[in-house]
Amino acid sequence: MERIDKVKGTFDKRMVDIEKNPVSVAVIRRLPRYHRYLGDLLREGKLRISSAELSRIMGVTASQIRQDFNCFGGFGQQGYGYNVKYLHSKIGELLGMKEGYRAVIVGVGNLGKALAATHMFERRGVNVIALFDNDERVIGTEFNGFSVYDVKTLGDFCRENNIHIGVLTVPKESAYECALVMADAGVRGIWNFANMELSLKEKNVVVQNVHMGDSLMTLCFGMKTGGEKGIFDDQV
Amino acid sequence: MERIDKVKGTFDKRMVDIEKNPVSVAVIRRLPRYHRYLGDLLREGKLRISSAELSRIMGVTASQIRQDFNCFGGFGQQGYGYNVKYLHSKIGELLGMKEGYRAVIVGVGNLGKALAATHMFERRGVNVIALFDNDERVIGTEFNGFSVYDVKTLGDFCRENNIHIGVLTVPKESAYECALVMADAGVRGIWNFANMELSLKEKNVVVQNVHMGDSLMTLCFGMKTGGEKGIFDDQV
DNA sequence: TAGATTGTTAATCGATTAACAATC
DNA sequence: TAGATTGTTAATCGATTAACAATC
Repeated sequence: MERIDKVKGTFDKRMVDIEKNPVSVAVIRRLPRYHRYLGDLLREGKLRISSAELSRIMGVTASQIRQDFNCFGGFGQQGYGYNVKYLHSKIGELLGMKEGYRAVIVGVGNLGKALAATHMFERRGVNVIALFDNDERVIGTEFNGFSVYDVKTLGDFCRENNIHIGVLTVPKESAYECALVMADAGVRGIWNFANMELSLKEKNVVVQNVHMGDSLMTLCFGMKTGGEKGIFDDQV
Repeated sequence: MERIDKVKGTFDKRMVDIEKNPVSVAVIRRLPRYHRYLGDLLREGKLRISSAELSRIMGVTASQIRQDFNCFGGFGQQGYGYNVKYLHSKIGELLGMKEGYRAVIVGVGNLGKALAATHMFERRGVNVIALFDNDERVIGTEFNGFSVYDVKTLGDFCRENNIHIGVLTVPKESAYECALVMADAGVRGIWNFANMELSLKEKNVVVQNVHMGDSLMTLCFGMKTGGEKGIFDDQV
């Protein structure tokens, strides 16, 4: 194909795919779901899987699976299929699971605690380092093995501890301020649960705004219209 | 246009749009976001808005806004724009905010508590009626004004209290069982936070599976690739 | 009326699916 | 080798954008 022919001998195919063929957001959004299913298969002891079989399990077309995996270079082998362990590992790598990102959770309310109590972060290779709050009653305490620090020290802490990710479970009103402090302290990604849309594009910080309420509304829409649209399975 | 001409005089345009023109999932997914922004505008005292102005605020094209709103019939007025209050209300209606849905939260861990403590439900017209758990230590207590009941009574409670929505914040292992009990007790929608994909299509129950971890992974992907894909703002 | 802005069609763009040649 | 299944192109489908006529 033209694009590939042009550069043959200069880069290998994978480089071309990653560098020249910007992978669409649609594909990226599907990666975590592939990763989950492959993890399940791995735990079941499955060694190899074909796009056809995975397609039956996941309810997507085999064509889409092959196209998606091919965006990042050949993960499979003709006549054999995909090696479950290898594919799982490769997708995890693409998703940054092996970057060793370090995170803090800002806001030790019920949601902050809920997040701190799960294995969600460690399972995805993200290390939670500390929690922050502005309430005198929780500052200095521990939750689930994590120390709770004064939010006033957030910036310094992030700088000194090389924090990459800030998880915002603070009220709407203080979200932007906390985000700015972290951005200026070198944090590169914000996972924002405050019910507002944060943007830190100008600081080159990636933001993932989470709107639980939108999911609830989508559920209600589905119920109201009798669910004939099928399941609206959301990310997050 | 052909489709409309065919039925002119039989149905009015809105009916045609709703009945014959199945609205795409892409549009439905955008409705909660429109609703949020319109709510903000309403609170700011804004009376009318044009698709052009809303487009600047929300960062989508005016064309898309007009197309989206038109799926459900004419919400605007030529030469004037859209009445903020009316549009907000209409979209809320589409999303089922006025159905008076009644919900229970199953699983009173940190996440269950976090959800019960927010105003998320009441703000969207959903009434939380009770909480359920299997832990003797919390059964019989109150949280945030809600009684915590024994999960063994979940089915009967849903039947007797006409519950429409079940919120699942239980561990993976018990999610399916709880969902089945509720489905058989007349619950029509499940908001599932257990980290697995639930399907109750055969029972005609709508499910919204929430995968927080997927959102975290998307954030990490964005960070790893330098964020040049822009913000992956997720639903939920 | 003139200006503004929607509603709606047509054009474009991108994503999904189908088909099949390459190859293990 | 024959069979299986990917990688990859081409065809289809759907969603987004552009343009403009309708109309307030």
